[in-house]
Amino acid sequence: MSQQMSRPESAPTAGSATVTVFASDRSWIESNAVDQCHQVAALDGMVSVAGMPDLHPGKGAPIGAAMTSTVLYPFLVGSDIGCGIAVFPVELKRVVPEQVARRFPDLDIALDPDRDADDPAWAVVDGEIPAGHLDGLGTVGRGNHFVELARIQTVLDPAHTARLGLAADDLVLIVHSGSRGLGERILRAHTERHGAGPAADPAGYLALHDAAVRWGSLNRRLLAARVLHALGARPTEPIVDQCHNLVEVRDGAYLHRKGAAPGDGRDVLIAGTRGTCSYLVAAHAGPQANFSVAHGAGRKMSRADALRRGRAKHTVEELRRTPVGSLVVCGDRQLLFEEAPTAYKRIEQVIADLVEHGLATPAATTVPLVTYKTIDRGGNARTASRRDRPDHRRGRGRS
DNA sequence: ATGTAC
Repeated sequence: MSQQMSRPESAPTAGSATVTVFASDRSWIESNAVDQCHQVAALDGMVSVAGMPDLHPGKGAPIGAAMTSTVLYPFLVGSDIGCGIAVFPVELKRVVPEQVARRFPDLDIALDPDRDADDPAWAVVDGEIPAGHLDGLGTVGRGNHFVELARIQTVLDPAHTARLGLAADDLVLIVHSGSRGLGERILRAHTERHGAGPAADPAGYLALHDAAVRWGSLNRRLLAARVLHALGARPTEPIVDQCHNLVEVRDGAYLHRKGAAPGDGRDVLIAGTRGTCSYLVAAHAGPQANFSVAHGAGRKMSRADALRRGRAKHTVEELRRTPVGSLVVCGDRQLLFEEAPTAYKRIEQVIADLVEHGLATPAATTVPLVTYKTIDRGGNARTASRRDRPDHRRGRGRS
């Protein structure tokens, strides 16, 4: 299938918004996702839609897109307002992945100000909890969210990596999480009255949105503090923390980012998968790309497809012990299949596309050691039971 | 991605 890439093309449906997809023809982009970009381009007030190389279809709006409009559309940011990826230095001498996997705290259990009053993670809170929202504080969530202990593998730009305070073999903690129930509540309040329509009160929406963005960033710092403390390391400040679901007012317009990281002179961690490397990049995207870069490898398969195909292709053991030798802590088998590395595009191609279009310069790669998704009470090293095997299916699947 | 309904 031929795709028009990296050259602005007018939306054929209506309006004057440009649609540009920053991907080479070597990158697989689902046509549904490009269709969604054109649907967005046809919205009232839309000025330009930039698709990133990790572009894939979302619920109503594309994921991996930066969309500039004179009108503020909450659905273009989605429910996980403030979702982002932060990177924390880890000051540990040496780590044994099996031990680390066992020491992760249960990140589905929220920090409770009363019950967990003595938890040292609270030290990262300076001032009020945004929106006074305590539900789910310090929890990682589901879907593509994770907390990962990783190692700097290949230094591609030594000077830039050094400016980040990093060198080859250093340990980092990568946290991908968002605003949990808070952002969901904010979008729902809008959607109940206005559906996919514009914000009736943009300033009002932005005030709530900004609180969710701050909450998401605080949540990532709390997650890092919980994990670092459990591993016997000092809590640290993030060296990178970019939010990829948000809207910002820029040059008098609304720049919506959905699965697209701010790429105007910032350092961004572009996540690979739970079994491949990630990339720390210096991003330098200009107006054509709506000042944005990709946020990850991008899904290649829907969750339903990944589950169906993954069960035929992978054992639970190989998803828990990945090709790069890392461990995945995930007590939820369905999630393990949905998040299989083979369900994602190749991160190397995503990065190559960004480089080719002058949007980013890679500084270093990180290789996962232990990725935490959700608690595994059975223990990560345990051998798979009969029902873990792909040929032993229970009941009838939905898809 | 989410809390909640099925």
